[in-house]
Amino acid sequence: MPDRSPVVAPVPAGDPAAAFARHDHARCAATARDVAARACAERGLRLTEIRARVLSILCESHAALGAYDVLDRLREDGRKAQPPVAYRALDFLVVNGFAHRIERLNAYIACGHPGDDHAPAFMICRSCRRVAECAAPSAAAALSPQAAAMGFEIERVVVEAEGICPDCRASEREAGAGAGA
Amino acid sequence: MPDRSPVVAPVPAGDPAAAFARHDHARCAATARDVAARACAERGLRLTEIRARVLSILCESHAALGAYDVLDRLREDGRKAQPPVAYRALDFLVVNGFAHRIERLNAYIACGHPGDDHAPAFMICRSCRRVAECAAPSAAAALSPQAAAMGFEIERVVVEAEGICPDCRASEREAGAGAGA
DNA sequence: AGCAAGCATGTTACAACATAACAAGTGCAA
DNA sequence: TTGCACTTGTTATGTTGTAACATGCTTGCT
Repeated sequence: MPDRSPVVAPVPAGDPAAAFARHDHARCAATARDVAARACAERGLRLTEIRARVLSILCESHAALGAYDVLDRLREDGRKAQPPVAYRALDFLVVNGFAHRIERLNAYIACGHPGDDHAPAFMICRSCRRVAECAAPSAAAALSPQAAAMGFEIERVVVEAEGICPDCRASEREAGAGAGA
Repeated sequence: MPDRSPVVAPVPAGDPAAAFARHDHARCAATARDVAARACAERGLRLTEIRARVLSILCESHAALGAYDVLDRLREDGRKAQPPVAYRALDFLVVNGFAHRIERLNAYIACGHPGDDHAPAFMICRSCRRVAECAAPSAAAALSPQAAAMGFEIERVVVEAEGICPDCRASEREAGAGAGA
């Protein structure tokens, strides 16, 4: 298992590569919460205790968490929460741009660029479930001629790349080498 | 509700626009089955009765069907099928390129270009669940610089555009106009 | 203060999607 | 004719998601 401890910061938080590289994750998480708090204040949204807690749970790592993973964590806090509690909080965070749903995994991550108006693409490691959020400004543009030709009106584009992150690839290589030797 | 009867053929089958336009759907479906039968023969795969039936069910329309929808249809045939039967057949069709899974809907469609090696993108109507399959040759290319920069190895890219098809948009307009008047 | 409206949360119950595990049947080739 | 690989049958259960209604909290009005 590769070492993924968030110790030093060779990449700045907010960089897409942060998901797969060591970085100051405490700052990375704190930023997400601060931005959310500020945005809610500005936009008249209520970042309630549960919502803040769910965001903070998502911020604990760059791995995607299922709604029931989040629910388990809420229960570890001593709450007796039922599924709708987790789904409502996640829905609030997604709708307001503080988190993203990863369709491929039926799971959620904290947004890496909260506040920015962005068209994200995701790189999903099939082994560790960590997800990097990248810019995909061209996706909708690339499809719009075809959409226009058939009279289809695009409202949202999901771009999710599945593959293997550097750490897990290294692990697979080792395992393969070990088995082959 | 818009008229979607597959009567005439202003677009050739295989054209992405076929999903949302009137066309000779019988031919469209027959082509998919023929191509699958031929490909299976060539590649030593077995297009068994169940698999062929599931493909034919998917071919009945361009709307995405959930695994349980397919299962219900199998049961209407008189089979006493259980969920794994549907999932196995769907899995066979997807793995071998005769159908696609739509992640956004947890559902399946027949492939519009079986046999071709293709990088599909999908246009999903949020109202009628019909799905058009387009070419998205550039998606992986557009992401690969970012992937390379972070050492991520892309294996597959999912591109799904959600929106509203011409027929459903027309319906919404009517409904809106009716309510507004 | 009292109260009403709107939003958030608590809770029950269930719907929808998916797979593990093992048994039984089928077809093909050594 | 036996054994192997693959497909299908079947049971049971795991995972993800939501409808519906009760309760409680905040805010603003009078």
